[in-house]
Amino acid sequence: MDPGAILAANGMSITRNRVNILNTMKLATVPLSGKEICQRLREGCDKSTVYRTLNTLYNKEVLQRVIIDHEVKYALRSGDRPGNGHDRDHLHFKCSSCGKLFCLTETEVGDYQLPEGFIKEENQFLVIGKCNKCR
Amino acid sequence: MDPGAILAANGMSITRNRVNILNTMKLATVPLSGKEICQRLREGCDKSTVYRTLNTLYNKEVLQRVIIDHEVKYALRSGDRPGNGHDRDHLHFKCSSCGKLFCLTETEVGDYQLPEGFIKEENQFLVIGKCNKCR
DNA sequence: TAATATTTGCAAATGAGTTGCAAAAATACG
DNA sequence: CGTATTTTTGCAACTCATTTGCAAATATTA
Ligand SMILES: [Zn+2]
Ligand SMILES: [Zn+2]
Ligand SMILES: [Zn+2]
Ligand SMILES: [Zn+2]
Repeated sequence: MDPGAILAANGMSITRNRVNILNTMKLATVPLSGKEICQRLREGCDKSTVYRTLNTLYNKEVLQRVIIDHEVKYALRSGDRPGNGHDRDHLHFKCSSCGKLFCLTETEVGDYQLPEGFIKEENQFLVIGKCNKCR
Repeated sequence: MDPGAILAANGMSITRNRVNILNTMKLATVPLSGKEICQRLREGCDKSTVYRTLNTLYNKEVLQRVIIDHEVKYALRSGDRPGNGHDRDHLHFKCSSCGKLFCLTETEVGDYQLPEGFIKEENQFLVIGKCNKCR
């Protein structure tokens, strides 16, 4: 789905900033922070606009929030390319040497049983370690 | 191990603030943020001292850092009571209604296989959902 | 105890994220 | 199309957790 269609489908005005932000998200292979999105937007955009847009898209369930270490990041819920969508609660890996982030979409984490009466809504699973370049 | 011994074993001066902070950690059943620790210290202690102490103890591997949502929290690596130690990569649960945090030390999460060449150092596994009081 | 080294409190700085508000842009409508 | 109405934007100022410089206070050493 192209940015214009996503915005229209969610009753949001189609603006240049929003289209640029969505295009940036579509190109990303890992979740991005507000700051990282600001940096990637060639055509300048105020950070308040970026954060407001991310919040709105998150509330409309277009974006997923992913917490990496203690940074808040965002990813499209449905991506066009593998590793681009974040529909499933997949595992993330952050390298403690180079800081690079990886979406481990192929890695299966076994299921677990919560205590009686607890209901899972979302997994926030992050593995910290050394990536294949840094080990 | 008592606070004095922990400090001595790590070549740190034994001060009233540090002893108070370690005692607070020993009493905690869940990881605490710098702010929460400040609030629990009856005998006032400047926040800069609290954060400096937490960092030092983390670097000495006395404390473990646990990220809950996007808050940085700390817990003793080895506790005296069940649920008090954080040696194992146990699962944490945060209730999306009441905000309460739980250490699910009994809950086993299945193992997983990282891609070739990746080495795990630490799991940061958090489940968001409804606790048994709020569901 | 005096000398030296470490820790502390304070106040000021940082940095991500948020907010109020008036100007600018988008949408609705005749 | 224009024009009226609604929404979005940039800016500057703010918040809030955490960090920092520094001189004074405290702990360790000898
Ligand atoms: Zn690496
Ligand atoms: Zn991912
Ligand atoms: Zn609850
Ligand atoms: Zn725990």
